Amino acid sequence: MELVEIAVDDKLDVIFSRFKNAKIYANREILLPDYVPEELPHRDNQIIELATVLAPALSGSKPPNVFIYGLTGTGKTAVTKYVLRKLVVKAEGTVLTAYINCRQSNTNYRVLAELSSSVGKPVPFTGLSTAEVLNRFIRGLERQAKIMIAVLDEIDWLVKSSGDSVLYHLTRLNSELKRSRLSVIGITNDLRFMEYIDPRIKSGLGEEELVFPPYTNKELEDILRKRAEKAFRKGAIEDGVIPLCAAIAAKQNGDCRLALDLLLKAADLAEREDSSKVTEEHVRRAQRELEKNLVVAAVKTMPLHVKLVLLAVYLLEKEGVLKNITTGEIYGRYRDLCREIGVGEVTQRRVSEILNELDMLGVINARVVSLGRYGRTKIIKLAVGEKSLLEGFRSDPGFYTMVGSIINSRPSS
DNA sequence: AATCCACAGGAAGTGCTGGGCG
DNA sequence: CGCCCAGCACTTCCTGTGGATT
Repeated sequence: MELVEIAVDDKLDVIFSRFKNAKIYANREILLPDYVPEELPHRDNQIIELATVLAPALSGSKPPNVFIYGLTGTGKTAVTKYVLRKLVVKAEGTVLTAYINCRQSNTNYRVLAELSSSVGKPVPFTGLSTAEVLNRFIRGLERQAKIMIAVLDEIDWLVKSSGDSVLYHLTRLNSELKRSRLSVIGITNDLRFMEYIDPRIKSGLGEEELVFPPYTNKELEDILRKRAEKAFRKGAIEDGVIPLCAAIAAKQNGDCRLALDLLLKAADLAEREDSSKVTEEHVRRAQRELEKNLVVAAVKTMPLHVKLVLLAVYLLEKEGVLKNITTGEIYGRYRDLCREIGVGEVTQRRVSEILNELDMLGVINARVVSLGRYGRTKIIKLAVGEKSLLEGFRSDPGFYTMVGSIINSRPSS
C-alpha cells in the first residue's frame, strides 16, 4: 500500500515538474484555438472593411447587417472578435455584443436563449415557447437601450437543422424596437448558404458581404512564425516544423486553425516525451492523432444507426469490390448489418439523411452524381483513415461488443 | 428527342423525452 | 397537477431530376 502511494507520488512529481520546467513552451496559451492575438497578419483588408461597416454604431446609429463568407480557418471568427473587441472599448458602454456559435446552439430556441441571457434576461434551457423567449429578449434589449451586435457563427448549422425563422425575426426586429437597435453578423463557411434561405431574409441579412480568401502557404508560415516566437522557447522547434505545418494546412484549403492545431499538438507530444525539440516527426504524428481524435469524438456521440451506416461504408470500402459506393449499396449493407445483430432498420430516406450528416461531420465525402440511365445517387468515400475509424468504433464498448466480430471476421476478403 | 432509372430531398407527421408554467 | 412546449430520431408520402440509353 505504502509503496504504491510513494510510486504514484513520484510519478506525479515527474509529470508536474516536467511541465513546470517546460523545455518547449514559453507560453502555451498562444496556440490555443480560441486565443485572439494582438495582431492578425494578412487580414488587414478584412479588418478595415468590417470596422468601416460597423463604425456607425459609435455614433449611435444601427450598422448594417453583415454576412461573412470564408472556408474554415480563414480567420473569420478571429477578425470578427477582434474588431468587436476594439469597437466595444471605443464605444464605452453604448454597444452590446453577443457571440453565438450556432453549431453548439443549433436550434431557434437556444439561439434566442443565449441572446436573451446576454441582455441580462436568462431563460431556462427548455420549457418555454420560442415566442416567449423572443419576447423576453426584446424586453431585455429595450431596457438596455443600446446598439447590439449579435454574431451568429457557423450560421448554416442553425438554418440546416432548424430553418430560418429566427433569422427572419431577428432581421425585422428593429421595427419593433423603440430604444435599441440590433445588427446581425452572420458567419458561414458554406459558400452556397444564401441559396437556400428565404429571399426576404437574404436581402435583410446580406446588406454587406465580406469574403475571406484562404491563406496561402507563405502567409500561414508567417502567421505560425509570429505565434511560435511568443509561444515557444528559443530553439525549441526544428527548422522544418513550421513549413511542414503550413504545407499540410495549405493543402486543406489554407486552414489556419489546422496549422495551429498541428503545431500545438506536435509540441505537446514533444513536451510529453520530454524531448528538447519539436521535430517534423512530431508533426506527422500530431497529424495522425488529430484525425483520430476527431473521428473518435464524432463516433462517440453518434446514435446507433448513424454508427451502423458508417460501419456499412467502412465494410464496403474495405471489401473493395465496389469502387463507387452508392446510397443504395450502403443501404443494402446496412440492412444486412441490422439483421446480423438483430436490431430494427430505418428507412432509406433516413439513411440518405444520415449520409449527409456524416458528410457534414467530415467523416465521409458524399456527392450527388447522375449516372444517366442508372439513376441519380450519391457516391460516397471515406474521408478518414481506417485506423482512426476502427479506433472510433472501439471507443464505444457497447457498440463494439455488438459488431466487433463482424469487423474482425473479414480481415481482408 | 424522349425515356426512365435510382435515388435526392421537401413536407408533414408521430411518439418519445425532458422540461416549463399557473 | 394537467397542460403546453421544443427537440430528436424517425416514418410516410411525395415530387424532382441529370444524363446515358433507347
